[in-house]
Amino acid sequence: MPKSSENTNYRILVVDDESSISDLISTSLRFVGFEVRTAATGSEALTVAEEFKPHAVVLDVMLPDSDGFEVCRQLRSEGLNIGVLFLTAKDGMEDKVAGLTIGGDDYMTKPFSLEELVARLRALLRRIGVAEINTDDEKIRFADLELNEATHEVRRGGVLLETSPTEFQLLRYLLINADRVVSKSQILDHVWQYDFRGDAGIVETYISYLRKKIDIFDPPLIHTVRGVGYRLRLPAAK
Amino acid sequence: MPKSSENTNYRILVVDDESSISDLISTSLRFVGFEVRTAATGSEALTVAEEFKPHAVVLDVMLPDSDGFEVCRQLRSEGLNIGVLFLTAKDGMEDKVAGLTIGGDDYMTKPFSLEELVARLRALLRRIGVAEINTDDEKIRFADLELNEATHEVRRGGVLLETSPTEFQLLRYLLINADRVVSKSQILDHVWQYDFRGDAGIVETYISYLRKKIDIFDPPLIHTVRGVGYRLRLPAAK
DNA sequence: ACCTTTTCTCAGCCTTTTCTCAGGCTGTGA
DNA sequence: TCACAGCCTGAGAAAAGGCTGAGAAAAGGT
Repeated sequence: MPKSSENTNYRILVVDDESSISDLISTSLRFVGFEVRTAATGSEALTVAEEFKPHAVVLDVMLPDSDGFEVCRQLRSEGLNIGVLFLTAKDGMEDKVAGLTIGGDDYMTKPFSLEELVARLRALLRRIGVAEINTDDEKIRFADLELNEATHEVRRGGVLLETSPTEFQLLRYLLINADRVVSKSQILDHVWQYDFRGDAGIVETYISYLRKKIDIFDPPLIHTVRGVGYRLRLPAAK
Repeated sequence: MPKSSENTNYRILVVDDESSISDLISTSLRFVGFEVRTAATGSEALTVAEEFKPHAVVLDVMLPDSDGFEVCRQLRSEGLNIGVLFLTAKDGMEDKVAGLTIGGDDYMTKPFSLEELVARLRALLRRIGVAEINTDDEKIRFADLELNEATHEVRRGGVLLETSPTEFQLLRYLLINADRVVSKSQILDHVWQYDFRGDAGIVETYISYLRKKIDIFDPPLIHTVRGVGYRLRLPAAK
């Protein structure tokens, strides 16, 4: 079970008309400790929001009754200090809309990885000043390993290491779950885009890449738990 | 990340009858720390102003009931030391507006970039002497790079560099977010006019222009974070 | 009206990253 | 100890992302 405590008490409203997507998202968010409600339409979203008073909304821009921006506008006009994470299909072009990232809001194009969704949502909550507890400066640490979300830097013992986007996300996932074993399929579900249809073997490849970058130092931190998955740990904790 | 604290306690009244515009503006202003109220008509503006006592007003000249100048006149007649930032459609009325902006007032034509709106508003508050705290000399610095808002000058190591308006704004945005990664879409949302419908690829072009001007010096400051965005940093941080 | 500057699009080129695969290695249970 | 499933890793093809020059279109100045 991931460290739920830190996200507890944050209420997230997920608005999407495809139930498969909204189920996927809400399951993930609940799993990491958020309190979640869902809505399938714009009007339902407004109704639920009024009573649920969410801290943030995950909002599909394409809704059956109205578009996401209209919903956003109405939520805002009620004077709520609410963060919005838009979801947009990437059919053809980035149908980008002005001001999507102003006001601390953010958006992601489908398909996305669940790990990134959670990371963005946390960043959003931090920005709009709701997450007071989580004041640490956007850095995740384990042993002498440090991952900085704001600068996208990874350091081991102070030494800067280059990582590709996927390597970065994989490492973040391992760090968030430090000391716990995570399976290859868990990793695949969280780090890769949810429509990835390839083999879980790719995780092995990326673990190998990461090891070559961060575990050429001593002691090694990424440990294989045969038949189960991977675990970030210090040798002392053995 | 814009520091919110520094604008706190400044009250801004936004007057525009298009709710999409006034939402866009008020969200941006709230995010950078202003306290905001909105009004959709001239008479509403006067009512709200009386009670809200704003330090400055963002005022569309084209209002359903009266024009912006009339509203401005009435606000002034109440003896308030108030700054006005006019918004005008691009229809040739600009000259008329220019003539009417007395004192520390200012005007912008729609559509504008949100980053510029915030910059102009801050300058306005500074000019009319409301913003006493924020007396710092309108210069943003990073390493040996210096951007002067008042004179629109950019210097690297003391050397004056010519920049086009868009280059200037892009550089300002990078400077405000120095050391943090900003994505191409974030840049687009903040630096380009809010109705820009083109591709995010234009950001690459302008980054290229900027590099040719400021990064022919050593060390280079603009760094690409592949798959994520751009970041202003010193090599020392490496 | 003319010329200059600036904005924006586009395509070609190059680099990095992603992903697959196959052969070799290793830990574990019989 | 042997055999096998699970894991590691190098090689390399394919895809994605990013840079820049060229040039059309728009804006601005005189």
